[in-house]
Amino acid sequence: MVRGEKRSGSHEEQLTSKIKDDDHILDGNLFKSLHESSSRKEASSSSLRERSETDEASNQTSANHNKVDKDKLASTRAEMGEVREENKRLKTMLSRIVEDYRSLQLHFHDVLQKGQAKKLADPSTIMPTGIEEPEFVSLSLGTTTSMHRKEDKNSAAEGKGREDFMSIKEEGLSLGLSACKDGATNNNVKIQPEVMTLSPEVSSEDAKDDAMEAADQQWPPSKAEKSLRNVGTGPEDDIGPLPQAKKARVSVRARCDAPTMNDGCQWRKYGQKIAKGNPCPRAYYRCTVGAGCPVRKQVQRCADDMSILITTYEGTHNHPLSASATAMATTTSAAASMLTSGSSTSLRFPAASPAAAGLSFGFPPAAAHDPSKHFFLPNGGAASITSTPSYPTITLDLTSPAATSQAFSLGNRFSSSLVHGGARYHHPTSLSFSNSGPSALSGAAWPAAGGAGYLSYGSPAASLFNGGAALSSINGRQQGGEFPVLYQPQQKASAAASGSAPEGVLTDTIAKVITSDPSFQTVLAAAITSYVGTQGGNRSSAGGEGGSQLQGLKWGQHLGLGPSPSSPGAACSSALLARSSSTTAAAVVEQGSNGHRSFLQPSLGLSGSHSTSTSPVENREH
DNA sequence: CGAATTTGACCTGCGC
DNA sequence: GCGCAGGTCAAATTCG
Repeated sequence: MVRGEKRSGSHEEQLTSKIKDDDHILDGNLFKSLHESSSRKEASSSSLRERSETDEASNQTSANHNKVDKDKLASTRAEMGEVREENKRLKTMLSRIVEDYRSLQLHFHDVLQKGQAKKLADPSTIMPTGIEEPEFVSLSLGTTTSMHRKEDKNSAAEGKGREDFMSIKEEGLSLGLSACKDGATNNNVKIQPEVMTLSPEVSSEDAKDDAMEAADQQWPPSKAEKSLRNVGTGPEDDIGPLPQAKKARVSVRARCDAPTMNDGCQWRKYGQKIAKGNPCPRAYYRCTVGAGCPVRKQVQRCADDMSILITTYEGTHNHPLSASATAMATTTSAAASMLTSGSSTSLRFPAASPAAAGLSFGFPPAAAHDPSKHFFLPNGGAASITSTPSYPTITLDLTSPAATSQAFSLGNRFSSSLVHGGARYHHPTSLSFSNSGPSALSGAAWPAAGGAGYLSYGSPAASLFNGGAALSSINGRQQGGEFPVLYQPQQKASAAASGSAPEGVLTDTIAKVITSDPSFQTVLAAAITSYVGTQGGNRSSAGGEGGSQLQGLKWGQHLGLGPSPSSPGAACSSALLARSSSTTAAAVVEQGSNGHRSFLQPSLGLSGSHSTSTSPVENREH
């Protein structure tokens, strides 16, 4: 705990520093604006003087000169005034963010403390390996217990007063998150009823899920299931008919003309099927980076919009990942963790509202009553989390046009640009993950997870909280951002297209969304910790890392980690990034240029590929 | 020729 | 029990 507080403190310092930097940016902007205004003023004066001489030469009256001069001055002053107001507004926003952050942090600390106390008293929270990992939260996917939900329900009434909501609407940033406060940290209480929808039909199977946990960690699921089924004749029969392993899945919807998203991993296609309701075939890929890597993914074009590529990841990598691959892996893992922590819960990341292009993240209480178990906020979202009873699935919907346009409207401030619908996305200021080796990832962030077999489900948070780490330079180095034409007629073309795409183009995007905003990360950290902390207690992640809620702090510690050398661009990422609000973006940018980065081991092994199953021709990846 | 992809067959779960 | 759908396997094919 003490350690966690230290980390938290460090995190705070980082955030504060970051905010200061941001403030500097603001000041810098103001200064720049003033300077420009001043320059213009001088220029105007100079021009006036010259003109005055000419006028004198022409014997014109000085009155006219003075009038013009005054007009110029007035105009300049007005400009300065506007700049000042803008600066004031931004500062106000910053102060609000800081305030919210501190509030959340206190909240978070409280949660952590209680969670720790609970953990010490509850042996079940001890890692299966028998080793307590107070610093790590086990973000096991697809694992929840009925007890969790029961308590969730019981605590429904209490939940209302526990919401932490951070929103910055004025500038388009809306970071809303309903986080559990007291009970949240309780190992048995993870979800606030009004915050997340509980799935009745699934709750009865929670116990089974726990039993299936081991199987869930194994791939392929079918084999695990087989194994379990075979064991069914033994004493384990008490568990009863085991339901289909509810392996968490992370589905990413994004407009991507490339056959598949390049997520930095190597994939081998092992099958293709025509799924019902979608003329586009669904391709099945298996990660080939590591021998026996259980991670698989499904790629399919959206039936409604062929430009939308739906990539579903499942499983955990059992090997180190490249930075670009880690970006996706951690991000999706985080999302998956959030989802699975609530099992059948459906979450919705409200998209930026028309007025606010910021990234919203909230769990509306009202949604809890939605039988569909889907949260659909008025604003509609770019990132949403949905799930099905059989497969908890989190869907990161990056296709929202509004989100994109809005994001960029705000992103203008940072010179963001996007050729929507085109073959190329260019974002000079977008942030991306650097290509630094995976070693760095496992190193600092996950010392215990290093090497193969690192914690799989713990890292999700990593991606969330090491924001800076995931951020890379904003100096327009991302020449990438190219999205090859959809549906390559030839395999070669497809491969070529894939190859042309910069690494982590889209994958980075997703990660950025979550990682770009410290506040957002903080909120997520609290939420995830609250939701999953307990689950992780008695679950052994694939990597054997376990966790405690303290991990949240650890993750949070990575929030403002710096920048990175840049990495190939992220096309879709830009939109996401932009959504995080201009102010935040500024901070991020600042960080990116000065900070340092550190990656955390990915939890849910996700990665991408180049080829797509939707295309008649499958291309080989890498 | 080795590696990756394609594709039909097969397996399994689920609903009726 | 049957049919459907999702998912996987593996022989055949293709590509570099």
